[in-house]
Amino acid sequence: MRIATWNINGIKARLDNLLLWLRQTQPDIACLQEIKTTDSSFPRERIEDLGYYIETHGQKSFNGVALLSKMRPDDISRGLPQGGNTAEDPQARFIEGVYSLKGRAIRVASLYLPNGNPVWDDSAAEITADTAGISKKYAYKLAWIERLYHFARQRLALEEDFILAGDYNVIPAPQDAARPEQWQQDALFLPATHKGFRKLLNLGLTDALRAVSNGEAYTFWDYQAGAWPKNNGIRIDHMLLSPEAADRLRCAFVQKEIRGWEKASDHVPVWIEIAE
DNA sequence: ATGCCGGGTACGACCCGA
Repeated sequence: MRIATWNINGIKARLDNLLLWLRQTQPDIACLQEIKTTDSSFPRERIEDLGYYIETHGQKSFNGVALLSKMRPDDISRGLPQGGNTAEDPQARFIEGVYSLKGRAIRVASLYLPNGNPVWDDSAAEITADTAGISKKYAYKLAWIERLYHFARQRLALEEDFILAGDYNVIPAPQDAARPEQWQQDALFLPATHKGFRKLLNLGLTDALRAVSNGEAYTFWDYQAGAWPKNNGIRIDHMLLSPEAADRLRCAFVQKEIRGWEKASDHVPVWIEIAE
C-alpha cells in the first residue's frame, strides 16, 4: 500500500499537476495540504474520475487539508482536538481518516502545522518564562505541536497502524537544510520548535524518510531567490509512523523531480510503501 | 533583502507563505 503526502499550494492552481501525479504515482491514500479552498469549492469531479474518494477540511483562501483514497474511508474526523479547550480552531489544518486494510484498521492523518513566522513581533503573546516576547503566530505553532503531541499519544495507545503525514514546517536537523545557518533564528528551526518535534518523536513515532536513508531529502524549495536551481532546499514534509506501521515500512521516497514541473508547487510529494 | 515568487481575493493592491 502506497501512502503519500503533498503540500500542493492551491488545489485550483495545481489540479492538472495533481491529476498527472495521481496517474503516475498511483497512491492508495494521498494527504494534501494547502488546498486553499472551501469544501464546497473543491474540484472533485476529475479526481473522482480517477477512482478516488475525497474528504476535505477546507476554508476560504488559506490552509485546508484533504484525504484522497482508493478505498472508502470507514470514518473521518476534522480538526485537531483542543485538549480541554472547547474553542474551535479557526484554521483548517487537520483531517484524519480510518481505512480497512485486510481486516486491520489503518489511521492516516493529513496535517498542516503552522509556520510560526515571524517569531518576534509587536503582537507579543502572553508573557511566561518560556514565551516572553514571542509573536502570537509562533505561540500558536508551539501550542499546535503540543496539541498534536496529546493527540498522537492517545492514538498510539490504540496500538494500530497510524500515520501522521504532512507539512510540519519543522526542519528536524542541520542536515535537513542546504544552508542551515540561514534558519538559526527561524520558526522552522528554533530550539523550542525542535523540542516540540522531539517530544512528538519520543512517543515512539518513526520518521519514515530517516528510517530508510541518511541522505539529502529536501521537500521544499522557495519560489524566490533561485532556491530551486541552487538546490537551496529544506526537509519539512514528514511521515511519522506508529511502531505497528513502522514494522511494515518497505520504502520511503521524495519525488524531487516534481519541483521542476511547469507551474510546480514549492513542495514536492513524499511517499511510503507499507506491506499489506 | 521584513519580501526576490507565486496563490488567493477580486480587479488594485494586499495578505500570506517559509
